Amino acid sequence: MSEEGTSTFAERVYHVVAAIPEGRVTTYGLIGRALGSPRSARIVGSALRFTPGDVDIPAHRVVNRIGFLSGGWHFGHPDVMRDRLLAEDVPFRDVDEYLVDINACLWDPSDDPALDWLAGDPFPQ
DNA sequence: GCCTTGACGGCAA
DNA sequence: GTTGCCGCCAAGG
Repeated sequence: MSEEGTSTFAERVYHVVAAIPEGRVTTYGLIGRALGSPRSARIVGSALRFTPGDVDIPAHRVVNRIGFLSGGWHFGHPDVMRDRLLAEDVPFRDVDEYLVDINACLWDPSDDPALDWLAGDPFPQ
């Protein structure tokens, strides 16, 4: 059963990322887990990499499992992503290393019941 | 239709 | 405790 009907795997990623509360960050692994594929962490990253300009999502709140701004250069420069996180009061473990203290602001998408439909259920529409 | 790449993660040495 | 390698799922060429 792969008739998600949505559009692409990336489409679900956008919904999860868009659900990230301000001042919080999440990891690719948690997002993949919320999609029912805990092994598809790389796919989540690839999805955001292919994110068209038409999609407006806070991708700067998505970091890898160590809290490093993996896609920092995708914003033109890591400093851009860092500045956005600092503006949201996101605690940094090493600002010079672009390391976010995920242990203090890590947000689990599975904690949001609104994303329960991503755990395997078909599109709510 | 097949092969390679990729914003990563987990396990082994 | 640190470094390296392999694995997984999806999309692009």
